[in-house]
Amino acid sequence: MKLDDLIEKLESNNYRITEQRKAILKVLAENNESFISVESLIQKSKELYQKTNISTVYRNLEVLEGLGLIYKVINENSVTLYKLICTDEHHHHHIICKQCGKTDVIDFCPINTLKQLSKDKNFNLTDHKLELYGYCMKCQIKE
Amino acid sequence: MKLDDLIEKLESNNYRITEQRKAILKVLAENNESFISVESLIQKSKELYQKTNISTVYRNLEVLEGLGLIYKVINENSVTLYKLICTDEHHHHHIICKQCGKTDVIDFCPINTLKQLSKDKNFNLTDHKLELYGYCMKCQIKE
DNA sequence: ATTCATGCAAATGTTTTGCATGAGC
DNA sequence: GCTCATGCAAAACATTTGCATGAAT
Repeated sequence: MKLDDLIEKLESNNYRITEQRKAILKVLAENNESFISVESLIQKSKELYQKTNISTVYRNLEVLEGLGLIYKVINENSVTLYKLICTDEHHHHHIICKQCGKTDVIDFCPINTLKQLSKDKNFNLTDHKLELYGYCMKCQIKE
Repeated sequence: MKLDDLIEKLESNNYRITEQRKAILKVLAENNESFISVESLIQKSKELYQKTNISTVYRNLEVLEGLGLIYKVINENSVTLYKLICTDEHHHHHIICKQCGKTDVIDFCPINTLKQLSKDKNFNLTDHKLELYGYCMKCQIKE
């Protein structure tokens, strides 16, 4: 999703477009080939617009989550990572590089099997998480 | 995994068997049909042995993780959940009730597909996470 | 007796919140 | 001008750590 589309989306939901908000969105949009940690998001947003405050970043992430515009994952070290959702996306999963965070789309989901298995266990399936972790080509070479 | 086996496992790794440790292990062993939050684990361990301290629980969870005896998941609300691994278990995934935490084993994994897909993306796959969330039969009825 | 495990309290890190101020519409 | 978004500082949590004491072997 491009920056302009994001801004439009927020405007159409009656959110005001502030410099801080633009900085945060720009960082997210420009880093969308990877999940980004809250920490880097804060740092990079500050680089773009110095006044940007931590609370503001958190509050904006909340807004984006509320609008369903962002993915959130928590990795094995309890670090929270975010990534914008592209509007034209269909359901899919991700492979995430453990070294650099680079992300790729895994265009596969065994959802029908999962539904059937849940049903067999008398569970009503509402959500599922399929995340792959490994090393991207660059990080394989580096090591 | 039964309590006695756990204790034996710890002993054979030169860990001392304290009352606190026994309480923590007992809670984990007795709640092994579900993932349990750190919060309940602390509370229930205290019920069994009043002196059990929060730090002790965390330190013991660390030990269990180190020995590969426990699963750790972090749910969508950033709550950390644990569950003992049964010794005779083969690789599998879980379905977790969002209401009560009840867990069942999903004896299915599309690992070969995932490996191939990762390879296609030039990623070296090292870990994967497949978690299902929903409502167990009891919680479906309650609501 | 030795050494490891624990309790306590303080520190750390992350996220949230209340309130006054300032910016967007 | 009105209202929402922000900054700041404090609070709220979850987790970790240093150190002295006590328990397990």
